Amino acid sequence: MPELPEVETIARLIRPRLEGRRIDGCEVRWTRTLGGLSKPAFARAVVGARLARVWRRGKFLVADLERSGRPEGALVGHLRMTGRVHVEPKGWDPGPYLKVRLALDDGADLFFIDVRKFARLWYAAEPDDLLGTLGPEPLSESFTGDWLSAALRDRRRTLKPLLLDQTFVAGLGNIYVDESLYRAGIHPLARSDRLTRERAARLRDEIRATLGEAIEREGSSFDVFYRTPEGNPGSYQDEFKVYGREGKPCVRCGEPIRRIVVGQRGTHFCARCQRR
DNA sequence: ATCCTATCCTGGCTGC
DNA sequence: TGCAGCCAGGATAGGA
Repeated sequence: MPELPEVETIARLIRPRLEGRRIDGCEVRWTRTLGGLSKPAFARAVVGARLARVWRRGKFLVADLERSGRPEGALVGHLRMTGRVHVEPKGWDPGPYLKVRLALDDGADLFFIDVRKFARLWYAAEPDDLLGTLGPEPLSESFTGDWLSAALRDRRRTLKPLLLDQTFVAGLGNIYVDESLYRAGIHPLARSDRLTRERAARLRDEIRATLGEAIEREGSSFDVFYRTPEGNPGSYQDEFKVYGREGKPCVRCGEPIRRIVVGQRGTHFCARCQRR
């Protein structure tokens, strides 16, 4: 599932192919993908606009739009679980799950594809309406051990669901939370306000290390869904220590990895290395 | 304030 | 082999 490392990989790969391009046309196959805007309203908003900066915020992909050199809203995408983005030559076959196609002025097409119809591609006049509630970027300077320690203590939440809460920290999903907690030696059911400063700082370090290594590997591809915009799978799934490893031995201590459900999410951990 | 459930969707897997 | 039913997961809404 696309989490921060996958979205970052996508942003990096499509950036050089999108920045500076003008949108010459659009085709919408599934209106709900637009998140409330009608097809004509969406077309009016994006056709003729130029894609300026392409960037990522949490799990959102953002392309700032310009008209006559002036900022004019943004395209904001969220892939949810099965969304994909491709930039391909005109005529490329996107398969049966194409939701939106944008024709670019260099002859390429931007394809927004999704099997399950949860993904969204918004036109936002004010992108902050979508991005404004997000918590800090875990790879940014502001995500420090002290900040995390204080923020965890401010809440009284079960740790794992809190880390999945995008208003708390932006970009973490089920996989990287499980992997980060394992690496930090912290139980997913730990109470957020009971972590010592030292353990919070360790968690901060392991979150950043996990995300950084996953970005280096171009994300994780353990099912048919996530592929880079070039169609290649990432390889970080080979590094998973707990996610999807139920019953297999912990690489550190040999204890079988356990799977429980926390906040409706499959949760993988080592009961010996991650004590309560 | 926090937690829980249902919803949105479909392909793929399990079990009969 | 066929098929019904369940599961996965990101985000959100509504209720406890």
